[in-house]
Amino acid sequence: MDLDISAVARLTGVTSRTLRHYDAIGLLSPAWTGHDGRRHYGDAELLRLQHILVLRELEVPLETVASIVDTDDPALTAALMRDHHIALLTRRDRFAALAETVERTVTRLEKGLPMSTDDMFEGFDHSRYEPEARERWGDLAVEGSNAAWKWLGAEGQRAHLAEHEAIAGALARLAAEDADPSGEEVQALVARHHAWVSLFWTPGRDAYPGLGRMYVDDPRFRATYDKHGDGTAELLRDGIEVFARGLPD
Amino acid sequence: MDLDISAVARLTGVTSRTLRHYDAIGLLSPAWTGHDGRRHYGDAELLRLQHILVLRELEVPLETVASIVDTDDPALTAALMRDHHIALLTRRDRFAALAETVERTVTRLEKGLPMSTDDMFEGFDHSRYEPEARERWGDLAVEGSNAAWKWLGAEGQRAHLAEHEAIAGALARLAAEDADPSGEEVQALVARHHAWVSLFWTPGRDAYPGLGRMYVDDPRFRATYDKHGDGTAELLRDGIEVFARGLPD
DNA sequence: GTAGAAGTTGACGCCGCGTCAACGTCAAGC
DNA sequence: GCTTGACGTTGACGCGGCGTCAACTTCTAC
Repeated sequence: MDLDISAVARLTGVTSRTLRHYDAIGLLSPAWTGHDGRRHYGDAELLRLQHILVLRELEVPLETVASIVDTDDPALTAALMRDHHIALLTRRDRFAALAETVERTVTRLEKGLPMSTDDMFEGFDHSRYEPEARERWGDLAVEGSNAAWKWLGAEGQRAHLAEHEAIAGALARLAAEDADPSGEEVQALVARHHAWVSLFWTPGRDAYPGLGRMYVDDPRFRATYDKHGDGTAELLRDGIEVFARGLPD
Repeated sequence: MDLDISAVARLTGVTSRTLRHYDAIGLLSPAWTGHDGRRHYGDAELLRLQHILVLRELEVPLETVASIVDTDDPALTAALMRDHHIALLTRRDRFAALAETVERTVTRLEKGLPMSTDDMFEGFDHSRYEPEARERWGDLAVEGSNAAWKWLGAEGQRAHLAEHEAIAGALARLAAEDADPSGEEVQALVARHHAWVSLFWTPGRDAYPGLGRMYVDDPRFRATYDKHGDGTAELLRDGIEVFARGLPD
């Protein structure tokens, strides 16, 4: 695959100026540059561009976008991708809500009926529909987790991954025994899991069960756990369900 | 209803800075200003603000927004509102498409399958999902109609308004006689009305009856017509109903 | 050999506010 | 009445994400 700048522009709908800009700020460099200075893009760049454009649609600042798409850890990348997918659905729902609000307003106006001012602005407030946008995209979620990851160093990273393997392995053994998700052993492992995931991000009472469900629903996550034994992901999910009740937020 | 700037900010989710900015550029002035310089907003301002925010969500430049919400012709306003509602739904669908594209990409990646580059960017190109965005918000729909209005000149504007008065007056007389909406006289007047409204926007088979219904349902519109005589708005609506069957679209 | 299309690198500009500074005004508590 | 703190006011500057020239190079076609 070899596309020049105008081909990429046509394909993706961005302008060539934008692509040059992304190159200038180091966000998306071409795969290679011809001896005449012309930019050429390959598959990897297209994938990266897609990710960039998704984040742009979500109004994430380009600097933050850079830190997100630069994550070299595939596990983190996958987790983020899924998160972004959910964010897109949230935007979809927000526009649906906005449309409804407008329709309500118009029909009420037509009938000369008054309207609660609250109802008139349902769906407008970003902070209500996209909770903790700043925390999600800003320092905490991404730069924070990357920083934490690097801070571990090669040795710490190995240890961190090993801890995860240990947790998953132990859970798989308990799953084989049909253990009780609310039992002491499972809960202890869930606690370790919560600590493990907290390196990147500390999920609260609402978010942690969501993560648990994702472990089951998403095939990629599921595979990560179930390779240790069938039912591991589900046991983790159910254990999290119980464990999360004791969390703040 | 009397809200100060912070109350409006809380209610709508915009910042007080934004409200001051809108005041500064003449986009949204407060209903009145206290002797201490504090801004106070009323119902009309909230309605205008909602319209502004909708357009902002649709990424319409504020200058264009100003020209839209400043249209003093209620018929045009109503038509635009409906159009904006549809635009919101279009955005909703676009985000749905984006989410789907991302999901497809992720799952294909997981399975190691290749992907057509076209599919990878489905939904991204604004120009594809928001057809004639520029024409819609830019020159044609709004500036266009405003331009048409200005193009008339003071003399032409007077004539245009006079024509409307003439139509409404004639309709009122027919309404007093309990005329048949599908009758020749009414239909001739409706034809003139259609031509009249077409200066701003040419409603088709579906839109024109909608406009007709609004003349009856919306008290502002209704008053405009019924001041010539009771039943005028309804006669116009019914006449439009018939007339519209012969329209294209 | 030359014209035209499309690329390149600066450089400046613009919109929609965020943000900071300096100051005025109000209600509550002493 | 005086202070204090919350919240308002008016400038002014800054910035992100490109659009938009300008000046130039390079490739392709005839």
